[in-house]
Amino acid sequence: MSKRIKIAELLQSSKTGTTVNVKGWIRTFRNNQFIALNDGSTNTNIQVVVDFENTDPAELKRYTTGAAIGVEGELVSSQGKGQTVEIIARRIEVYGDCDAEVYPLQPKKHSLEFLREIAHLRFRTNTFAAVFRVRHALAFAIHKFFNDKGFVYIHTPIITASDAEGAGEMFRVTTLDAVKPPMNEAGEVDFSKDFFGRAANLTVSGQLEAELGALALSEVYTFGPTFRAENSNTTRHLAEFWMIEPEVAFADLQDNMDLAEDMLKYVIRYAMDNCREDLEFLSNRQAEEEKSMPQNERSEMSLTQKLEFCLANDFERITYTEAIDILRNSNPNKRKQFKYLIDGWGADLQSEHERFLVEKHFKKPVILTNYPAEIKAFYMRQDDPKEGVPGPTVAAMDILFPGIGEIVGGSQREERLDRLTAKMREMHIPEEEMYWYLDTRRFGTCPHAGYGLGFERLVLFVTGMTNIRDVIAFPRTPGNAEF
RNA sequence: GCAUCUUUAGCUCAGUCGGUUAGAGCGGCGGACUGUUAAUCCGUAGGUCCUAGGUUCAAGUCCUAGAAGAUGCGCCA
Repeated sequence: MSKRIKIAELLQSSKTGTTVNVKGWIRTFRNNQFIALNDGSTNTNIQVVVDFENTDPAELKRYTTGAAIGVEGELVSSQGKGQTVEIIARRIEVYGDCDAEVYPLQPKKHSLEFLREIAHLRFRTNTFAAVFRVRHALAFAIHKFFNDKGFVYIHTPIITASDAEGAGEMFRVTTLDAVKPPMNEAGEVDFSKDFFGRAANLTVSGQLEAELGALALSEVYTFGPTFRAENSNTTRHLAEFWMIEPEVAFADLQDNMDLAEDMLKYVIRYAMDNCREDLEFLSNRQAEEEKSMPQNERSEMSLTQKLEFCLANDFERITYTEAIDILRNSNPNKRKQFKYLIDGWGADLQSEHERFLVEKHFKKPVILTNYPAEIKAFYMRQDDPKEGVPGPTVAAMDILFPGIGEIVGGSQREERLDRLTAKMREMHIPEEEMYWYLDTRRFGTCPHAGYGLGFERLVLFVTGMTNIRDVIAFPRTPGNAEF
């Protein structure tokens, strides 16, 4: 028996006239004669031609949608249209039968909602196979990008006893009895009896630990799971998601923006170069999906055009203060079409405002910088006062993408100890618990900057999917942790 | 958490003004055909109309509550 060859490789390199061995899952069995076989290496099926006249009818009955088989036969040029080569089967072995009466996947279009309910089987569809191959390529490209630049990949802790990260509600990690936990004299749960001797949670960010690494290794990044116990019900939030957090010493806000823009363009380019077939499939899928939508809601560009456009143009970089000016003078604001009208400097931007800037005004990715200090985190570097800017700002930057909103959030960090501790006191962040973070400012502090990239949001953008639950294998959202 | 919408066969959906036995396509099953492309053609089975109440001579259809899902907003990546 010859060695198994993956279908993607076979379609690229194999010569007709040779004996080949493929293994995979049946997509359809047509005309009692033609098996469309898929092994996940590509969305293109290989056609297997069955000599039905010389095959036991009981065996033919086993060639159903979803069945796992191995095929040995000769690769020949196809007589039919629709494929250039096919395999004339000499031997077919059924590894796993698939009862067509109860198997949920049919050779037809299924809704994404239905497939989400059978997430354990949806890998077997063209759409999800393409999404997960692209997801893999993007993950690999991120490691390659940072590796090639000399960054050190840091594994920051998943479990943390720090609750000062301030990035959101946390999931508690405990081995205490949930029904009768030990209590202290004050009548509170006694976490000193817990596994870690103190209250512990799942991480909401690896940034603070990444900073510790950056102030010795110069350039580090994290890429790991992140947990937020927010009751968020949207197409772009997950309770468990993957985040990339680079942190760079001797870097300012400009360097930070340059790095983020370079990284995004690099990984999108990588996906375009390495997942051409899948992206074209997803591009067609999106176009097909939008046919049932009214004209004004359809994308102006196809998915692949959108990605090319994103690579060809610089991201628009403007300050918060400039953005407020644009929004204040915008038509929707003058005509009172915004739900929240812009009347002054200092308010946080609503998603309708971000969408206006990205999708209507600039029509490309936008980097917003120098937000009011009041609406941003304690660790962001305080800007010097500037002519024409009404209040104190920080060296923050958010990258906004069309259809996604905020994909990157970052800043230059406050490296000056006195400024940092003053801010922490102001925001009631306990200094004693953060001694290890403050030590970096006590001992050899330096300017540094970093950002967080939501990996699933990146995958959403590149695949053209619209719900974040469809770009992670087994989504965790409020009320749902199935599989 | 808030708002809006949806829930009818395994899947995708139709179901008029509240009125007889709730329909179609795909899928399944049986058969025909045998170079098909989500094959095609013929036949056939398949229903807790999301759940619980209510209005009515009569409810898939109207009302109330609940559940699940979708979308938008808030929180953010």
